[in-house]
Amino acid sequence: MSGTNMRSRGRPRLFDEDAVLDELTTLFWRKGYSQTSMADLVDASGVHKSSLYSTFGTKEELFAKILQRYLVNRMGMFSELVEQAGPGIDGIQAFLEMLRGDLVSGTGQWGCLLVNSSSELSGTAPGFEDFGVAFRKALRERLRGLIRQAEPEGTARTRVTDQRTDLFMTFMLGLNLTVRGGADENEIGRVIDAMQATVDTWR
Amino acid sequence: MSGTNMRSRGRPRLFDEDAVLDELTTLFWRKGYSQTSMADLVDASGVHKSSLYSTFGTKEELFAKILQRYLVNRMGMFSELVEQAGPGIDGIQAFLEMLRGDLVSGTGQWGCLLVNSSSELSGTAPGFEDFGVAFRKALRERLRGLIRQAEPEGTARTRVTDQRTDLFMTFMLGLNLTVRGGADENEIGRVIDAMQATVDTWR
DNA sequence: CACATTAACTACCGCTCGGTAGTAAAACGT
DNA sequence: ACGTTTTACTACCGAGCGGTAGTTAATGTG
Repeated sequence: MSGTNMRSRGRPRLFDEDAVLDELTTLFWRKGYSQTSMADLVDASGVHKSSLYSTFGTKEELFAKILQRYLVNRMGMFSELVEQAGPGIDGIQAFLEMLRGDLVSGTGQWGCLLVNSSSELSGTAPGFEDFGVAFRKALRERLRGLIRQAEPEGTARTRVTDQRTDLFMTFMLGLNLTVRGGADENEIGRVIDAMQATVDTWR
Repeated sequence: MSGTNMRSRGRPRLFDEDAVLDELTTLFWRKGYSQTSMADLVDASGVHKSSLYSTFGTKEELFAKILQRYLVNRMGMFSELVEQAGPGIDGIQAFLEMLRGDLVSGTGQWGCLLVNSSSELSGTAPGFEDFGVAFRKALRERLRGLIRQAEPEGTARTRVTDQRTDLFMTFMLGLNLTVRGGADENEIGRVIDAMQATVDTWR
């Protein structure tokens, strides 16, 4: 990789590129792509408009970079969460318990940026659809891993595992929508309880 | 109700108000609120801009009317579907089977207008959030009815029924997102299969 | 046939949008 | 110190946005 060892032949940046991308990510996350104007991005970051353009390109290109970044970060966080949850059915339950905590406040209440964007831009901006597809595929793979390791050892019930994975995946998407739709803590709790009850029948 | 018997004292409309609202609904449905411009609405309906404004008010007011209309229509369709599905667990399975057919083509592939809008406008347009909440509440009630009647007669397992309702509700939201996210027929089919397998354990 | 009323249509408004040219200001290597 | 390179900043652009005033064309009522 270049970049870190690039000799700077000229004036250096006054802002931290990563920090600015983080700021802009939360803006897009909260308000959506089309509801976020360049002026909003300028205000939130403190970086002048032309600098944003010269650094990140057009709004579309910037958003693509942000989605890419988000995708990597999210999958990393997700893997950590799964590892932290531990093995077996209890691991799945622990994973759901962690979700419960995250979704009530902070960035959790905005749902998943990729899922939101995929829904918002579907049928208008064809280029971004691929991010959503890629994300769902990657998420599904990891979910399958989490569920597979909770099956009785030695068994190869591929069909059962796949179906549970699809159900769990769809559940997480629905939960995303519930949260972003403005559900309160009680409603979120109830929904997670319901899934935990279902997972309990998998023992 | 007035309206039908209103004596027209002046020039009558050249367009059918309901038909135009139907046209505009599909536009908002497919492209979302903010990606649909007044010019788009004019083009799609053939009605001049000023006529749209004098008839339906501003874009926000028009959209509110459309959401209201959609809410009523949808709940009606949903009730019909449930009735058509029949009683018992088999009724739930039949209901899911009908979903399978609807989601692949036509308006089904755009998901639910209310759910989409609730997600799109969350955190930017506070007024519209209520539609989403109201819709989820109404949908949940009817879903509960569908599931309640499939429980063994005489039992009053409120907790179980509620949890199954929440799971089913969340499943439908997730399915909505899957469809709108650009999933193909196979993926949709797999997801519905997964839910049907779960429902089968409820017998 | 006037007259009031309502709708259709044209032309236009101010504003915000995403995007850019052109200039001033720093850092570098030599 | 010098020239080069890169960034920061100001000012601005054309286009599209939602929304409206004002005029013309139909209709019903007397």
